[in-house]
Amino acid sequence: MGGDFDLEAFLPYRLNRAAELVSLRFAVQYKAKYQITRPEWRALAALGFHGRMTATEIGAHSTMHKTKVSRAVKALEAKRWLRRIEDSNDRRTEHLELTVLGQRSYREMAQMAQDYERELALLFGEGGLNQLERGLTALENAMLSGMGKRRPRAGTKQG
Amino acid sequence: MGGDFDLEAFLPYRLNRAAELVSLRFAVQYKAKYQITRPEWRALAALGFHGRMTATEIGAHSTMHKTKVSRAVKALEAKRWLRRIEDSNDRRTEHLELTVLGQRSYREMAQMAQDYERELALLFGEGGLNQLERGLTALENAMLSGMGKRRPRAGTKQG
DNA sequence: ACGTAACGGTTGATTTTGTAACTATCAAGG
DNA sequence: CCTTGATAGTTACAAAATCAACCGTTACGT
Repeated sequence: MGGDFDLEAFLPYRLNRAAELVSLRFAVQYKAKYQITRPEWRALAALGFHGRMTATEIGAHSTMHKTKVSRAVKALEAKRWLRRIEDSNDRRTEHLELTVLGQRSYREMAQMAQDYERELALLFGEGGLNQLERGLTALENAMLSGMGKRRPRAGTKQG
Repeated sequence: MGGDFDLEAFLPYRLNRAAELVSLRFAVQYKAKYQITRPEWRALAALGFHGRMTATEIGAHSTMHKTKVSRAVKALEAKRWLRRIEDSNDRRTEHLELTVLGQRSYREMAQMAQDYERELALLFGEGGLNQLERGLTALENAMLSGMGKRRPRAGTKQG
């Protein structure tokens, strides 16, 4: 039908589908086990991996809208998984870092993530995985640097 | 910090980000021009590309939850871009097909999509694109066939 | 100092999405 | 036929996402 446009090959379509397939399976696991939402897992991961950072940084880095970050942080704080630390120079910003409890949860989930990754790796072979990763890298570089449009700054649209 | 888990390299994370980056830019275009949502575009594309199909088929094919499809179809119908056709054997199902108006819109958007694709292609070179596509193919095959868990049937979870 | 603008972050309202329950239909058995 | 179970699709309600306005603070020009 219509034209020579191939929907099945259309990149946005394929990427969305792939992202869903891959991340949904994982999300099910940690949701079941830790009762946390995706934004919470993301914030936790960012903090666990990078160490102390501000809410804005988390957002910029994990492409989350600032309100999402704000709520995720609040939830994690309620769980006593992170604490806020005031900045001595600027009283607007607050530095966030995981508590011991939070660190432990992070490690467990990181382990889960690694297991999942391994599962994926042997599921579609090193070859396919490497190709995919290189492709993603190429894409990221192109999109973030090259593209005509300015990239969103911290606290802007997410996705 | 914590363990040898590399968040930046974690596939679900990267794929989500990539999908967002790539499809958001495109979504902005058709939203601005045609006032339709992403599920609507997806349904339109599926119908335009494959011709007549049922709601369930659209969902299965484009990985959309059936309620999403239902609402998208309703919206497209309201725009007079598609019509429902009853099945003579089974009165539960309804076949959907684009009206002339819908077909025209589809063609225009398909053109837009192709332009965007070309833009992407030259942005990160044939090489990167091919790698990415091969990687995606590997992933799709692995996830859909190989995976231990039964794959979602029509009308199940989306993403 | 002072006014204006920008920033970090939070909150409430609106919109979108997913979940679950429902209607109507069909298929298979007994 | 009549029950049981599955299916296609819609709808009501709950959870989540986005949007817009806001507060307190800082930066800057004058």
